[in-house]
Formats: sequence, structure tokens, C-alpha cells
Amino acid sequence: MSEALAIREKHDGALAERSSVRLWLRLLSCTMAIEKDVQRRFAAHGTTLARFDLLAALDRHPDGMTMGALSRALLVSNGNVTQLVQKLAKDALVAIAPSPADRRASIVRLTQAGRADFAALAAAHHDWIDGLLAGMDAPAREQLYQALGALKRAIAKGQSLGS
Amino acid sequence: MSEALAIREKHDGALAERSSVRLWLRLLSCTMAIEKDVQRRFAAHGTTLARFDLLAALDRHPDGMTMGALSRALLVSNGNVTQLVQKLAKDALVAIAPSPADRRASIVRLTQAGRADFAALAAAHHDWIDGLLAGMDAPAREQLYQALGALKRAIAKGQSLGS
DNA sequence: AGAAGATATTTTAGGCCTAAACCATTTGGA
DNA sequence: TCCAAATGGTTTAGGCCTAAAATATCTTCT
Repeated sequence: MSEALAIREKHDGALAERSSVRLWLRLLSCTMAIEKDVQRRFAAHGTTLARFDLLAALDRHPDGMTMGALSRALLVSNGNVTQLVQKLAKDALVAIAPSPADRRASIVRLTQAGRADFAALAAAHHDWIDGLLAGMDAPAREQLYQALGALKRAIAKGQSLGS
Repeated sequence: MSEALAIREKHDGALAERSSVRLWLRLLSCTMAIEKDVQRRFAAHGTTLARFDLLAALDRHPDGMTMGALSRALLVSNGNVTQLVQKLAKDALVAIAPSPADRRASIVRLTQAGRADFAALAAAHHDWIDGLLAGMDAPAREQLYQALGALKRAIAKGQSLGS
């Protein structure tokens, strides 16, 4: 409860006049709504989105990844990867091996259990997202996808300029 | 560095086949990119997005808000509001008064300093968002806004069904 | 009035995340 | 060769956030 059913936009009132701010607030509220829902479902399975993301990255790299590669792939800090990997290793979902080439680096791989775990979660995750977006028909989804593509390009342009 | 310039989508490879998942990942990556940028800028001003959101809510309610009202307005947990408000109170940006009507409740208001602080931050925030979205022209922004409206409705429908 | 339930809030334990300081190893010159 | 800079990781301190338990105070029903 108290988890509002309707997706409300923060700052809905006063300051949302400028179109870019209004757009940003709507983007944020939609994303948060979906993300919280997904988080809740992962929690019900005893895991989290961050752990899932890490397993997903490893699943795509059967030869393993270094900590740094994980950090770059997941767009999170190095220290964060250290934390997550250590906990996943404790749960025996990933294995950490020293890199033969570089004694500073270690290579993280999925274990058998990790691979199985991920496969099950990935299937469920698909279904959750499909369910959440079921209210949009395919053309509407495609249109949003394209519009986000434009945003993505705009952001890249804006960021390269810095500020 | 290492903060990728191009906005990459997590899971870009394997599992992003289904259109709804692909859409979700793009939505998430765009939102995160903007949010991290905004967070960084707030940090440079010695504050955070969460604090700003709280001040913004209070700015729109000159008579003050209870903790519970803040929690609902910001879509965050009650305990989180407690934390934020206590820190903002320590910084003298908000004041906490007992509710005359209900001795359980307290009423949080902006102080003069809080109001001034917020006004300055809000102006800066506007400009940051405007800058970030400058790469999109007005029609493109409007189109994305509308497409997100469809998503918003779809989510609301989906959530009311539960799962 | 008195007890049972509903509300408003805080506390606790824990997960995610970051920046900055720090250590170890590798690399690229002078 | 040898050292300075770069690179790979971990640690530390701290901020955000949540769910669940605990408190205190209404409210409501009998």
C-alpha cells in the first residue's frame, strides 16, 4: 500500500512548466515506476536488479570478465563491482580466478549454479517486462523506442559538449 | 573518464531481442544517463537530487507537509523521509513543528534559507535539463512526451492488474 | 469507558551506489 | 636499468533507499 497506483510525477505542479523539465520528470517517473516494480519482484526471488545485471553481463562473456570490464559494462563504479562480485562469489554464483596475464587483475566467471540461476531469472524478467508493457501495442512501443533513440542521440551530443 | 560518452545500453547483446525488453533497457539507460549527470551537478553544489526533491515538494506547500504527505509526494518510504528531513533540519533549510491537531504528526516547512536555497537550485536545475535536452527540437520533445504518456497509461493499467 | 485496530513516525538492519584514498603491478620512457 | 605514470582493484566514509519491527497516538466500536 501507499505505493501509489497511478504514476504521479514529482513536482507535478509549479515548476514543471518548461517543456524540457516536464519531459524529464515524466521520463523519470515512468522509469522509476517500472524499476521499483521489477526490484520488488527480484526481491521476492531473493535477489536484486544489480545482481541480475552482473550475472547477465557474465552470461554474455563465457570466458569471464575482469572487474574493470564489469564496471564499464554495467556503468557502475569499480568499488561497487567489488562488493557485488564478492557477495555473488559467497553465494557460489560466480568464481574469481587470477588472470594469468596480469597479476593485478582477476577474472570473474559464472559457475554452473550461476548460469542456471540466471537462466531462470532472465526468463522471469522477460515475462515481467512483457506484462508491464502489455498495455501498449506494438506500434506504440516502437514509436516510444524511436523517440527514445532521438533522446539518446541528443544526450550524447549534449554530453560531449560538457557544460 | 570511463564514464562512457556514448550512452550504451546494458545487456546490449543477447537478451535484448524481445521488443519490450529492448524498450525497457533503452528507457532505463537514457534515464540513468540524465540522472547521473544531474546528480553530479547537484553534488558540485554540495547537495543531492533527493534533497532537492524534498525542498521542491515543500516549496509547493507553503503551509508545510507532514512526514507522511512528503513520503507520498516523493514516492519514497517513510523512513527515508525521516532521514532526509532530519539532515535538512540540521542544515536549517527546513523546520519541524508539532502538529497542533495530531500529536503523532509533525509539520515540516521551508525556512527562509531553505526557500532561498531552493530557488537558486531550481533555476540551475532548469538550465541543466534544458542544456541536456537541447539536442532535441521542440517537436521531438513533444513526441517523446506523448509517447511516454502512453507508457504511463500502460503501466497504470498493468499495475492495477497486479501479477 | 475500555479495548482493538488504524495511523504517523522512527529505528534497525541491510542493499545499492559513489568519490577519494590507497595498494599492487605493469608499462613506457630517459 | 630504473623510475614515473598508468592501470586494476580494494577499502573507507558516506549518501540514498527499503522492509520490517517498534512507539506513540488517535479512532472506533461495543
